[in-house]
Amino acid sequence: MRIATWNVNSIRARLPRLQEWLGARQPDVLCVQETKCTDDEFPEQEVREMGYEVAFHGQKTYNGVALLSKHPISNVIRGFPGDGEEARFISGRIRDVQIASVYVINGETVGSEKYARKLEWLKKLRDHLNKTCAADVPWMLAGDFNITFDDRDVYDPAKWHERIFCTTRERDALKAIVDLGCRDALRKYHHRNGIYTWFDFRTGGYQRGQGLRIDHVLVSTPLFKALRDVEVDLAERGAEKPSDHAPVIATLALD
DNA sequence: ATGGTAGTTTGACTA
Repeated sequence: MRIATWNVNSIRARLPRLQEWLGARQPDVLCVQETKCTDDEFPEQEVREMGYEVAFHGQKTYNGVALLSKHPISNVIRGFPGDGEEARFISGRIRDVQIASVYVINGETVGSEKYARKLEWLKKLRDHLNKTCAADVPWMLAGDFNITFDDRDVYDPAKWHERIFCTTRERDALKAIVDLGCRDALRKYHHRNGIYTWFDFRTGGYQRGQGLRIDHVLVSTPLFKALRDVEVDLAERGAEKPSDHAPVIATLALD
């Protein structure tokens, strides 16, 4: 089973790219972030026509998350207590794995009100996972965490030292989630620096090779041994009218 | 140096 995550930066603006990408890559599951539409505006028909079941949790203009799956989705959870009523979390059970699509608050700048909210939100997410992740059900978190794990995920660590996405407090909050009992899937296979999932439009980051790895697939410990491969689809980031994020695809060997 | 682009929405916000 192949599970992907992709911050599409508006599912309506990205629909042509999404259709082409799903057709070409055919993942079993796609966790989507930044759909940027209310549930009644979600292009549900178009997604179903690609052969996918869908569960979404959206709002006007900002945020919005969804699960696309070739297999049935059950036990759907939209949001969690203390999430600030923003549409940033949805999870569902697919082939006996509870899979979440997560869009962590950006945080703007260190010390801002949004930065404080980001850290609070991450605590609430941890609380939610601690309560809902049953020991006997394998689980995964996939999404845009807006946090780098370490300086290998940063194109210029000196420039980004203790800046947003790279602060010790953000990284500790991410580690606290990992400590619930999961692992960073990509690092099972790839240990080098320079693997990025996001490139800033404004600075022409992609063309300059200046990116960050802030999109992650976290796999619960019992499921980690079933992991077979993880890849970042950089070609998609280089396409016409791309999102600013590249998709990440994880392959699992389930029974 | 506080820029630069993109999306939503049509002025200003979020990223």
